[in-house]
Amino acid sequence: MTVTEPVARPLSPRDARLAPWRAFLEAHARVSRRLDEELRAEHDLSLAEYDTLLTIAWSPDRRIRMRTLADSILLSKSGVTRLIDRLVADGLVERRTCLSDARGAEAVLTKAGLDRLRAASRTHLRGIDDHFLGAMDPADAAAVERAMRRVSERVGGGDAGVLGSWGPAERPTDRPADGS
Amino acid sequence: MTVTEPVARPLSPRDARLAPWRAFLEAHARVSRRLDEELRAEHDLSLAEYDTLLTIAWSPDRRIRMRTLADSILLSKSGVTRLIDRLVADGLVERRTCLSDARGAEAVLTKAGLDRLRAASRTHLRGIDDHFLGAMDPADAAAVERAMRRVSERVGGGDAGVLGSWGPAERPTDRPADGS
DNA sequence: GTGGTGTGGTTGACGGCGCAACCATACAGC
DNA sequence: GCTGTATGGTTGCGCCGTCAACCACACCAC
Repeated sequence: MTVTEPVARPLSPRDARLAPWRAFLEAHARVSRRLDEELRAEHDLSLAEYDTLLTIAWSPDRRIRMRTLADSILLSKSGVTRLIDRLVADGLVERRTCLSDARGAEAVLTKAGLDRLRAASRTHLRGIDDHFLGAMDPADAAAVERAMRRVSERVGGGDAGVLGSWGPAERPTDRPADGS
Repeated sequence: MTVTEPVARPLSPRDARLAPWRAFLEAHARVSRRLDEELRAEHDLSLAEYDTLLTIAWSPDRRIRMRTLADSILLSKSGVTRLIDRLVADGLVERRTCLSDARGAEAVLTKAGLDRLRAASRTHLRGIDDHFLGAMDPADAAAVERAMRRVSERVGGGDAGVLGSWGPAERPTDRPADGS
């Protein structure tokens, strides 16, 4: 009631306003698939694994609680357990018990994990630039970002700010001592 | 220092230009999950199933070749086979042999399928309006649509690029051929 | 302390999807 | 007609993810 009614009539299945939604779905399917393929081909990492390594790398001390990780990458608890299992099997992260909470487990990035992440970043960031950002001018990119943030906030479903607050000077332990 | 400072500055892992990309990923995960839940709860349909029914409904005669369907909804051939299996089991579509091509199969919408689609549409279109379109003003929606279309075009003139269609020569950018 | 409740994480069962192998048919070329 | 190649669709298998059940521990009340 406090909200302005979005539409007076229900959307028709053919309503032109569906266009942004369908374009969004298609673009996501195509671009995420493409980036996943590139990552797998060059670095044997899935998109989810890459995001996981990145999230750990950004965390203080390059370690993170499983639960926090699940919230960050929008995966279920069991999904995280299994994803970390794979990364552990590959030697990219280690599983440590949490010092301050005996129930807890933490995922810690290994040197191999950091190296792999750095290598993959070159591929991945270039891919994002080529396939995603490169397709839009700065104004549209800003609009996309703004719209996407608001979608996340509105849908909520959980804490919408988990990923939403990362910024240039955001803190954590420095980023990997990258050459550049 | 193995630094090879590329001419065009590569994205840094923390580059602010990543913001639109990550916002995009998060928004997709949240909103598609939400819409999927709503559809399942109210109409026992997944988002993919809904899209499939809709695609069939939009096709001439409400029937469509499997291959065409696969291209439309961006699913593999086997994925389509199984998705249609489920819809057939639910009585929402029928599988017919193609008259003009004995190899082919067509999916045809049943009356039950049409009814289910119509019912689900009310839920779904309202959801899109509430969770997606409602989060952005018309100008941003237009920008999103424009950007998303360009992303799809750029990435993939089709699924062709499975592997191998993108090679090192495709981009003359930096990338110190690995190993170096 | 002891008991009750909440939370972190793992495991088992299961489902959706992709890939590759496979069969059937179409469509040359002869 | 026959043969070789391309294409449509299904099936076997494996990966990856969720959900629900479960255990271990935290934390509060007493």
